[in-house]
Amino acid sequence: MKKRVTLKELARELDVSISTVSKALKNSPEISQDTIDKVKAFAKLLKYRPNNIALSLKNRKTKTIGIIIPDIVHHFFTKVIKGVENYANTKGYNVIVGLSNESFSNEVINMEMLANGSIDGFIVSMSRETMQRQDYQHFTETLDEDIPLVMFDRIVAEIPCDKVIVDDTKGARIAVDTLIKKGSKKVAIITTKDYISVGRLRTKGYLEALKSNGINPTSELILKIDDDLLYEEDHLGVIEKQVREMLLLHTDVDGIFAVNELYAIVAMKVAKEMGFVIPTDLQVIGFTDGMLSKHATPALSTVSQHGEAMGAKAAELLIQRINERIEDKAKSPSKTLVISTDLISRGSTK
Amino acid sequence: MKKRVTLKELARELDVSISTVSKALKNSPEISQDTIDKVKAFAKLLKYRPNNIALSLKNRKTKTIGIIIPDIVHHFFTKVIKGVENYANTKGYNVIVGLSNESFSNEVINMEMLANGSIDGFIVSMSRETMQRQDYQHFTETLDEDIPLVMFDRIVAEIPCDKVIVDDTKGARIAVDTLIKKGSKKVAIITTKDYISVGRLRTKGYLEALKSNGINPTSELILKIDDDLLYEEDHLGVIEKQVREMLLLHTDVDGIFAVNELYAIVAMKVAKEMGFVIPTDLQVIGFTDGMLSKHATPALSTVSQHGEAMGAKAAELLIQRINERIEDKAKSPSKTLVISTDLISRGSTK
DNA sequence: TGAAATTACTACAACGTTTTCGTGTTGATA
DNA sequence: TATCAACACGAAAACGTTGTAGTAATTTCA
Repeated sequence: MKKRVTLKELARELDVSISTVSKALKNSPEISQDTIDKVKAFAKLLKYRPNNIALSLKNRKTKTIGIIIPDIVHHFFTKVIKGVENYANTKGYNVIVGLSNESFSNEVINMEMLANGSIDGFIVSMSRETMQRQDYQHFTETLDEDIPLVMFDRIVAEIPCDKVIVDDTKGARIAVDTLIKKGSKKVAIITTKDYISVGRLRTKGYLEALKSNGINPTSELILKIDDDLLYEEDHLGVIEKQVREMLLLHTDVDGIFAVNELYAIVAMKVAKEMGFVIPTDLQVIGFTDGMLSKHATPALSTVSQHGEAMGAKAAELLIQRINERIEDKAKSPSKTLVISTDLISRGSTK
Repeated sequence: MKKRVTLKELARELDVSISTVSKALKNSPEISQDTIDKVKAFAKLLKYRPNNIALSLKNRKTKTIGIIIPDIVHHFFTKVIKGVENYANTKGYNVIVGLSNESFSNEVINMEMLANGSIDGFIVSMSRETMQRQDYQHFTETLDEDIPLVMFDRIVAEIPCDKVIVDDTKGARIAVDTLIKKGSKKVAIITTKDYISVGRLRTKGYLEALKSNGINPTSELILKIDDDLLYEEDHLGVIEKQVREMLLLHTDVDGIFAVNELYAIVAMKVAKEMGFVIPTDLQVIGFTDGMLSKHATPALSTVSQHGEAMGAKAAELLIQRINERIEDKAKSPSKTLVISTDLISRGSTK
């Protein structure tokens, strides 16, 4: 119905040139106060608002950043998005979200769609499939095209870009150490296959904690769940079964550390069904502080990743890079920011 | 480092005009096969990819849609986003997410930021504050500017736009009816204040179900929680307290219907602490099928809203409108799509 | 009083595309 | 041998801005 009003129309109606209108709206000293007032009044009347796309084209920057994540139905990632959004907004940036659904090709397609000038930079957490394939061409290409990129959580060392992570190893170590300090003698871990970097690192932390407490790890207590199953409805049972078998075999397990909240919740559920009393017989600590942890019975002690802080930091780093690029400054070397974790003690530990 | 390669550069290097390059890449019959091949080969070599922003400016459409929601750390909304994203992607659209954080001004600012040509249309679920104020100017302005708008879940009748909702009343009615059919004699409801449309409608369904079963409603069994508290950590206790008081006063309550999953979880928790056995003594049904419901003990029976389907439908409607506008067709009257709910029976009901 | 400086504008190019409308070569036709 | 298509390409405008480089008209100053 109504067409957007442009500078051209304002100019025509006011009988001045387009440049004059543009400058008047920007309070240019080249323009008389009289004209400025007139133009502004008229612009307001017609509800003029500059076309963002034209500006983007002119300035060669879009003031939007793209965030690519494996899954949005996931408390941690949504916290990160929230952090990104909030920080980005304060800097006048918009956020465009791409979902890879844990698929390599989706990730690539999504990034390609956005790398065509739609965004000024990327914030990415890799899909599971990308980690398995170890094919990072789309990232290096992005970097080659001089599009700033910040990776978070699921990162890989060989890509020379800024990164934001939590100290997974340390977080896990503290969690397991706490378990032991609180009396657990035999601590099991429920983790992912090793190609998931965070799973691997958290397992490392588990092993370190055992070692420093003079305990020898037992492979039977290290459950590596195939992460393909995570959050897939039908396969929850598979996890349950594995946990049950472990608990049946080792009835004296009195501590479980799980590398994410779902595993922890499932473990608690199975244990309770088997007659374990939590935290008396068995203490449990998870990773990621989500809704599930908070509302489980008993409430789950977890290692909090501070997703929102991670998002905000990632956005901050990215926007710094973007400005750096615009000002054509010498590039500073890439940073890796480590967000410290917190152990939140709740009912599942003594 | 590397600058994006443009048509102009290809043209210069190949010693032909920009037009020729453009046409060649589009297989225009005006261009000889020879030239087409040459241009394409060279374009591929230099990794030419058209600048989206320039295209947007030219075509006056951005192929991106904006979704404005009150909160992203919320299972339902994240499901909706997922639905929107997936559908939009199949149509070549990108999705830009704006968070209002339940605040009116954030909602307005976000929409204004995007209405400057950045997006082709909006998908919106109102913030709580907007519902309280009943100030819908930003929506009508958007519509006036001929920017398509689709509202979902938290809608308001007086805005003439497409809408996607679930039949809250019916969903609630069926839930409560089920409770009664399964033996509950005295059913309470935990709901929100009335300005939240969905809360009001679900309460209505509750009342209808009671009536059709010949039960007179008791105001003491209708707990209207101030929705400001929802998902605010510190205030969970307040909800608990209210539920506890009600259960103390009416020890013969044997059914609870909650208008969201959090209320339901909290109610279950309190009831269990007070010695109720679920579902034997007390059956519980929630609304919204999220993680919490699935992993509660016992698993919570809920009314599923099919968020992903809602999102997909909203996107479909929106894209239809966008195309309608482009083709300058006569506008069809605005539709309201009702997605039917499903009652998912789990452990919290008999 | 004439040159220089100031004022208040306007024209134009540019950002990267697409598309319409030329236009200069061919080769075929009358 | 004119005439006319057909062919293969180029020039230019347009999308909505901004910023640089003019340019008239007026004012200032020596």
